[in-house]
Amino acid sequence: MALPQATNTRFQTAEDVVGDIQRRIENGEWPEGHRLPPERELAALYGLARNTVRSALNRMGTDLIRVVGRGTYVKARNGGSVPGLGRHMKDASPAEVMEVRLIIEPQAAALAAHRANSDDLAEITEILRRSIAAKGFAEFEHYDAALHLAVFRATKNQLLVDYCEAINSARHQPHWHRLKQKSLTDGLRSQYDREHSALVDAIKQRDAEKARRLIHQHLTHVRDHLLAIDA
Amino acid sequence: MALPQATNTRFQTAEDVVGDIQRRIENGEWPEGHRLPPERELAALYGLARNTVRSALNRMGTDLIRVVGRGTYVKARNGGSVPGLGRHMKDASPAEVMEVRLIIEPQAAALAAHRANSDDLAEITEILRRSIAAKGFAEFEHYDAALHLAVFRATKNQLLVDYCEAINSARHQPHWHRLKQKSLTDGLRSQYDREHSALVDAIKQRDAEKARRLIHQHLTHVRDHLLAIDA
DNA sequence: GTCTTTTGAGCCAATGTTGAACCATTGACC
DNA sequence: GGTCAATGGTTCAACATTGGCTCAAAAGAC
Repeated sequence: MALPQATNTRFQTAEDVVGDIQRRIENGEWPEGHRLPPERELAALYGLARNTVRSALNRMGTDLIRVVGRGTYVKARNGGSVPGLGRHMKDASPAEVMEVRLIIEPQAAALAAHRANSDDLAEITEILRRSIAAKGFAEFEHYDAALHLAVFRATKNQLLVDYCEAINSARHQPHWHRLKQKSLTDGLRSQYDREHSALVDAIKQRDAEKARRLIHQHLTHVRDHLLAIDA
Repeated sequence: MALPQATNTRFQTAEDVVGDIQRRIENGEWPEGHRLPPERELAALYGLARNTVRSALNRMGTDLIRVVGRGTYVKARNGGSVPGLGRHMKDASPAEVMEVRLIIEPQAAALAAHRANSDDLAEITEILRRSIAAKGFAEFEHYDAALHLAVFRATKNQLLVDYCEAINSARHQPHWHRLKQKSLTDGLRSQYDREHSALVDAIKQRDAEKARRLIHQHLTHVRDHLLAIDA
């Protein structure tokens, strides 16, 4: 994303730099394969000597690939290779993805409230039931994604469905998984359940405006908790 | 066609060029069998040495066919390698695409009004000027797409930029091309010019709400004219 | 006071970019 | 057929960028 690199915090030791770089990798700001700024640039950025930055980079060992004359790259964790659809999502940071979700999903929910037929409503209701009954993190994640997808399907716009699937593919990225796992406490889980239920009710009542508002609220909460962990 | 190509982004390495050429091929700007500009011309276009451009072309290996004395051609690709959002765009109906545009672009314009820096504004202004000065259908189309893309770039959200490129790829589909060509009368062309100008002004004034409203109006007009022809 | 870390500086080696020149092939034109 | 411009193929030396490395002095940490 070509960040302005706002490093307002103070960095004093190599350990600080290791932490900052790991954070940037974890939250997707520097995705796999990304080329880091040159050592000399990083040094200026952190306000430290180049040797200190080098020391930090060296400590990160296998997470980075360093090539003389070319630069330092974030090592691709094996497997990655999500095919096609998620290509863009894969490189996107959680902040970017949530921004796009907040743009699209409220409108999609409003459309769904207008266009959903009884089959759509039945499916959405069933998935909601299962997501509430879900035990454990992985199962909840699965039905959460399925619920949002079912809402998109009810819009009857295949392009929107494709978008939702692309977004869902981001959930399978390692750093996303870590973030969500960290942020999803029991209390939050039940809050999300309530928000999902309210959204489904609004769609059933054909109240597009209410659906729009509720999912916007919901995603705002998701974003805030995700990025709070991030910081 | 000899398009001016509007390479506003900065290219510094062979890797950048590889990415740009792959993008142009993927979004249909350079379809299968298309002849690329000569190496020396590409070099001037990207502002790089011919050797650097050659290095980029060589790295693309089987995607290109290079013949001494004739030129460089896009190789016909058997099978769908590298499917992306663009692939779905191509299969989508104009009605679906316009529905999604009406959802996303107003919000993107509002974001752009908030986040555009002076460089972004200068670029947007320049592209607007060229789009108004454009002679003929193809040139106008080119700058029209470039204008919308420049607005998305100003949001600083790479995911939104990717989305806009996917939309633009739809413009290179023969079906779309025919529709737009039929619908774009001289009167409509000047109306679009006015709407574009008003939008750019709103962004410059940092008036997010106005920008949102104006682009929504604009896209509504585009949709109505497009679908009137379609029907 | 001793030990570790950080600093600043310099030099080296690997890689990429540049600008230029010249060659080989193709196709259009006479 | 001969000529000529256009185009890709090749090579080369100079320069720029970037990580690898060393070393002595300064700054903290215990």
